[in-house]
Amino acid sequence: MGKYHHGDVRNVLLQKAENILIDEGPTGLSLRRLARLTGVSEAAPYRHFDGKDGILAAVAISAFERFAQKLEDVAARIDTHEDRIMALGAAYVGFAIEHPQHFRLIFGRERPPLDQYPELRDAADNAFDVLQRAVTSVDRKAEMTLTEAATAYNRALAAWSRAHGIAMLVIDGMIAPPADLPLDDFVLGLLAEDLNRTDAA
Amino acid sequence: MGKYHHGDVRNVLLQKAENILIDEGPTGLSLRRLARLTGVSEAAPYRHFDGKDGILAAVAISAFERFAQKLEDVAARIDTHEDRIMALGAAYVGFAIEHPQHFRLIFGRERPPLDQYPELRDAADNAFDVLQRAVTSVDRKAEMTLTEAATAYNRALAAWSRAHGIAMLVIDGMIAPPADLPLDDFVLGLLAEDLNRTDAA
DNA sequence: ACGATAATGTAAACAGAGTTAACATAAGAA
DNA sequence: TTCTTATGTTAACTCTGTTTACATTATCGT
Repeated sequence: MGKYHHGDVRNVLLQKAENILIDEGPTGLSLRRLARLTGVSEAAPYRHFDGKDGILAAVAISAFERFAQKLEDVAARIDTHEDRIMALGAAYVGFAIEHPQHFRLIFGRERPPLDQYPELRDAADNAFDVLQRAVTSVDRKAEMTLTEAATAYNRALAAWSRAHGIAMLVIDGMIAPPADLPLDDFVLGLLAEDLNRTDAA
Repeated sequence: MGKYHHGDVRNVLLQKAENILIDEGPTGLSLRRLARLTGVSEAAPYRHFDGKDGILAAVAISAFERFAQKLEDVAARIDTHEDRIMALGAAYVGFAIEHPQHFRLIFGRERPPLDQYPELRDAADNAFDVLQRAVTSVDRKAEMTLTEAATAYNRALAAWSRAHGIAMLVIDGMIAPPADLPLDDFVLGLLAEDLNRTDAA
């Protein structure tokens, strides 16, 4: 009589997996433990996911979606190109700090190979498209010269790598945002800092 | 008769471990495989290292040392403060690209906990000291005002996070340095890019 | 030289992981 | 109903990290 089929195992597994992931990371997530914790046999997860990578891929997909969503939201309500780049950088770092494990899962080496999970690849592509679109949607793109376009691209790269570096160092505890300053201000300051400025006051 | 003691197992293990690490990463390194590969019993490594973390720590220490050495060399032969920051950034990224696995081991989550391996902590502290010294050894430090000092600090943070972001994104294959440009030029350009510039040509 | 002691090696075991195969049961379609 | 598919279970296989008990060798004080 034991309820052989108990409804929506897939979602429960996914939910619990995400929780474990959040406070222990991918290495701490064990399929067997997850199964026991869900009250299901240790082989059951394999009926719903393509092994461990399958579960990680599923979580990564939703992480990518939330990430893209946040970036899109921010980009949508900023008018000028320069401000948009800055705001995206801040949002990027903000996401990393709010959801460090998701951020790591998205960018780190534990992420399942994109070419084995088409939906994961799509989610990733979409997220980066959002970034790229927001960054290259200059206000008057048609009238840009080639060198202007190149500059815009460089700027996008610079902004991205800066945000990424800040995010990484912060979530790895290598640098700590000052407590007496809103996080966004800290990030915006770092993004905008001009290494060339001679500082002739 | 069977040569029970065959000399310097520790170094052989370390060497082979580093090789494996270089092309498979920390997850690909298995103590048992390492032992078999070295022609020694599967428990032997535990006589020379504090388990897997012990081996990773040992490799990480030498990685930190090489990293610090490279940074020191670069910093030593650059005169002005601004140039030094730039050159350090380029060297930072250069190291990451030349030794991606070492770089990841140094900064990533697979790194053994510093508080369990004092020598590792020392190596890490030393590397970051080198960075910090090189970056804060302004040419005329004594005459700096407080706000100037704060600016210098911000600049150091900005440079560090930029270099780190570029390094990460490149070794993770998210961005590819252009083939028609020396790597250093690419990095220097990204480091120096000013996001505020209005680009009124 | 000798004997105690530390260092280094071994085999064997334990627990836990990922994964698969063989089998059982429930749900749904024909 | 009956056939098929989806879902679940148990039991195995292989691999991992690690520890324990034991064996051998090197080293050092005497």
